[in-house]
Amino acid sequence: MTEPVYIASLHRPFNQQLKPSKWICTFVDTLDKSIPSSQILSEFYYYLIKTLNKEYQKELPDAFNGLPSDVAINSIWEYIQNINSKKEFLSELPNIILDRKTVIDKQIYSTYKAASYYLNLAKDKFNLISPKNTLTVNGKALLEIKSNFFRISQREATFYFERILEADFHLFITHCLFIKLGLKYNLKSVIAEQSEFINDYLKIKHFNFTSSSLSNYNIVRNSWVESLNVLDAKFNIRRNYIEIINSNVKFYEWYNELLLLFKKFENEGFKEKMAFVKRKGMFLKIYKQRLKKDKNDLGFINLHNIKGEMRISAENFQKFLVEFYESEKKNRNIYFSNTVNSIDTRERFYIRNRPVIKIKIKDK
DNA sequence: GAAGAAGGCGGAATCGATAA
DNA sequence: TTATCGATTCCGCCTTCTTC
Repeated sequence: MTEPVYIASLHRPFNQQLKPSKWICTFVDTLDKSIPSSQILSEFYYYLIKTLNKEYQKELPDAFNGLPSDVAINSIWEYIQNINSKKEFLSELPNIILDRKTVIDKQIYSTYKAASYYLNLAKDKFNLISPKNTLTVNGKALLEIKSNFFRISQREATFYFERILEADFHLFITHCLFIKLGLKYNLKSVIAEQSEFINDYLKIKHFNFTSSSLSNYNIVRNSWVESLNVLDAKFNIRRNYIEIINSNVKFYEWYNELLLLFKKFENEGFKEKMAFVKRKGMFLKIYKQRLKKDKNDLGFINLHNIKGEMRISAENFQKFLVEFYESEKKNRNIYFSNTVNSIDTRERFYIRNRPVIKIKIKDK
């Protein structure tokens, strides 16, 4: 297995939009000499406020999602106008960010942080700007593409797709594959399965899955998938993007390797697990229906009645029941009973070697 | 109107620039 | 080279919005 390529951290919401990384390139391109790292952020910040103020007057983006609001930009620009000097504003900036007492201070703090993430995306993640803060070959190539200020053109989509693959191939493609998997098995969320795949199959131990990191980062990946229109109606990667993968030896190799692992994951246990999840849903639904319908037996329902509606063999039902009890007992209170009101000679099921015929489930 | 999802936001942890 | 300190990055809480 190739060492997986992935971005270890993506911040929602500021990394959700790709376009700001182009704005930085435009900004760097306007400078006549290279700018030290200690100055680039505050200089870019000023440029960002000024530019967005101008652009928001012409047109508002389809969705802000990580872009500063027009309200915030308006008031910050007004504030700067009152100071009437860029130099003075920039020298005040560190104090504003440190103290942030007023509403405007907080707006500045928040938009400044946004600017910081845009710079980081362009520089550290996509390599559009060199460590010396000059445009890289990629950065220059991006500026060659003319497009709308907010929207991503088809050529830009191709460009960004390539940058994403270079920086985040394994987790980005994995995310696409799991979106499809979720659709295939009609799952609400695939985050737990995806975590398992990343951990056990890709051997990426970076994420501590008790935290919400991966799901947060996936929100960012998801908005990239959407803004670049990567998936078709059936949630397969579109042909033009597959062609990009196929035309690059490295991507092609990684893709096929990843597909193999993914298939393996799906076939090893996943399908079985999904079958169990489906049965569990059915079992609980029937239990609850019976609870309303049947004569009250202190919440106990005869297992044979549930089994009958589930249309499942006695052998499979027995197997399911054991798995249900063992995996669910930490989530719910599950009680069994072997006593019935009238004589019931039907066979018993066995839980931990005890014969049972009725079940009672209480949510914790 | 409750539950769940989405999004905004504050601030702590960490990183890295600077100066000695 | 290393210590310091402020800037940057990351985490996840909490409010707001959406859906049932």
